[in-house]
Amino acid sequence: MPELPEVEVVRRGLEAHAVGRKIGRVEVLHPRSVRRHVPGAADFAARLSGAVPVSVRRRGKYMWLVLDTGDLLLAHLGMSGQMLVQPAERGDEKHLRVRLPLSDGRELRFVDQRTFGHLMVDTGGDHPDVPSVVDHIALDPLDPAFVPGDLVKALRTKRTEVKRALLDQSVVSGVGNIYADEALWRSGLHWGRSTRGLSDAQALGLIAHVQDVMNEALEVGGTTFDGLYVNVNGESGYFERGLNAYGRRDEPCGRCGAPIVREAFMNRSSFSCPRCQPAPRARR
DNA sequence: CTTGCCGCCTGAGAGC
DNA sequence: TGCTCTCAGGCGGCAA
Repeated sequence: MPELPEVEVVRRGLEAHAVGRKIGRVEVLHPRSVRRHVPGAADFAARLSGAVPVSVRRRGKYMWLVLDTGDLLLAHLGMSGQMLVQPAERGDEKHLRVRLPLSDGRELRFVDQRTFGHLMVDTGGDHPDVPSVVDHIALDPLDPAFVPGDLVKALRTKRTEVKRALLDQSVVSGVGNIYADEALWRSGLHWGRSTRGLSDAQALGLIAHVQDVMNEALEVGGTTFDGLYVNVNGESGYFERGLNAYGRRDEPCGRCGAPIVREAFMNRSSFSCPRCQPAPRARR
């Protein structure tokens, strides 16, 4: 599934292949994919027709095209979303949801099997180039403006478990279940540790590990971009090799050899090493 | 105000 | 073989 590094790969692909191409007559093939565009699918299509993307930006797992009309085309891939640039004559994908013809004879296609993702046209909120619905999303750890000390302070204000805080997009954005587990494994911290119980060194170390694992994933994720189309496939490359905890239930910890355990958390899975990441004595 | 849980979706894979 | 069940999980919305 697409995570921050995969979204960044897509952003770069759109920058290379969508910027400067005028958008033609947009077709919404599944209304759920534009459900957050409150005025409806017809308005969505009308506002994009004739617009030209001038840049592509990203915060966390949200990305958006800045259009010459002043509008912003926001995309979130959810669990299974893809943004493809395909020749117009190529057959439709099974789960094609939105078609955006481009002036160079190709099409920007939003493909999304499970429809957790969405597209919408928005305008700037606090900043003219940042969609208003993204205003509440915190900076991500790869943003040049990201300050680790600020995140330490934000963690301090939370009264919850450290993994829950990492997954809270209003605290820090772009961290999903996989990178949270990986950063916690590298830090030797159990997901259930209290945010308030962490020392400054532990919190700063955790943040550095989040940055490291995302940067390493981004390097590998670069291979998912292929030639003339934007290939979004979060399951390729990095997932095969780089993971130390996520999905490795019963496999030996790469540090100490103890079997990785899977625990239910927030209706999903958390993977950790029971020896390197001891559970807190009393959960609160 | 805060924290925490539910439901939305489809397909893969396991079990019977 | 074909059915049912479980799992994957980001995030808006809402309950406590």
